[in-house]
Amino acid sequence: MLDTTDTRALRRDAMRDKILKAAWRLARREGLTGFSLRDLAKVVGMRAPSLYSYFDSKIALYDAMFAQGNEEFAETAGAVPDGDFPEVFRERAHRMFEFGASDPVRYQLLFQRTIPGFEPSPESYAIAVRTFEGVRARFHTEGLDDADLDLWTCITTGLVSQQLSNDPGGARYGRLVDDAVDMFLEHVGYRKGKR
Amino acid sequence: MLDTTDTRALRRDAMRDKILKAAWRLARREGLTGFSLRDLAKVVGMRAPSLYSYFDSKIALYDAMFAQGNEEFAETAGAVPDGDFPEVFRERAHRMFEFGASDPVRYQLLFQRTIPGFEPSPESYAIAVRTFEGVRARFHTEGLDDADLDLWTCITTGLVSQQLSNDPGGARYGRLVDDAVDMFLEHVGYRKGKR
DNA sequence: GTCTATAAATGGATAGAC
DNA sequence: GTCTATCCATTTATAGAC
Repeated sequence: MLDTTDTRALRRDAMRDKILKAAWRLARREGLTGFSLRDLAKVVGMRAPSLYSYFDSKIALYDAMFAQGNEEFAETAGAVPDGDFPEVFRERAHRMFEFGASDPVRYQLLFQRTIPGFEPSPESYAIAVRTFEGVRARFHTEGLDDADLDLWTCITTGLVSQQLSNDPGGARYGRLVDDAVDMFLEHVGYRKGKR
Repeated sequence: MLDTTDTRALRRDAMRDKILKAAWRLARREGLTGFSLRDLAKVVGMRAPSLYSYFDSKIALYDAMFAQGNEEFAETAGAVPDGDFPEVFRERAHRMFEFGASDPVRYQLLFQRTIPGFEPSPESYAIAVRTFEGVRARFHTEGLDDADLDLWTCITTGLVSQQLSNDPGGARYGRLVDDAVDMFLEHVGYRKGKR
């Protein structure tokens, strides 16, 4: 048997990826629910029905976007070099803020419940859970508990969501990230530069 | 001239209010963008075209809901009796959290930018601004600045949005409100019970 | 102010030929 | 896998009778 199977699978994956990229582009321009499958098909040089060879439904498309966005988020979080807790999490906060503020639609899909009828599949959601559990483990080794972690996520997501709601494209809340991190670190028992 | 004008205006206002109430009910059940004007009309015992006697468009309906929601928010915030800063803002935080957590759809409409094509009218937005300026004035008299205020709103909205995203209907983040308030007060120079 | 009728468009999705 | 054709539902909104 020749490797036609592999070749086809590769071509298929490539097309899937092309469709996903186009979907993100459209979503950013028209809103997450503001583009149609017809629009999407046209952008990739297809007719709408052909999309169904790659995604079972529009919801399935959203699910693939959700998974992809979470993989990007995992990379962003995982790319922070290890080190002392304050430095690591200050850097994480900055990257989280940039991750969210730079792509409102992605943030909306990943961190807000706003598309009627969409709920991530268990497989896609598992990616998000895995990332969260990584952060959680780091908190625990530092002697911090789940309540501390929840408070931390409230601060970081609060900065992002206020930025997107009240000053999209601006820098109003980005300037507060360091101050917010200080506030959190002080609260859980760190002082600048030392435990 | 008889008072038929007043009577008619009253009836009209009453019907507008009935429609708005029905719209909120539908939005909570089907999602903010998940209900149609047909559905809405049916619920109030009308046909869809008749709604246009009360609202120029669906966007206008959203705008009226936005205004109404902000009036409710102004009441919630304004109902906190005056007193020392820590007590007042602890109570405000709790009410804000309850306000948001108890009605996800209202929170979405008021505090997130999620409906493609909808932007509040200047008149409706003015209600939100007025409330914000009230809080702002209180911060200033306390010697706190706009950056402190922005940080404060990040904390309170962060608690709400995490609650809605990760534990809708639950109490996971509500338990953190007091802790978050302590954290903020400490950060801006208060200690429990004394300046 | 409410209705019927209908516009005019758009949506997601399927059938079946090729 | 991609197409044409089409279904079928739905949308917001308008025209015009009553």
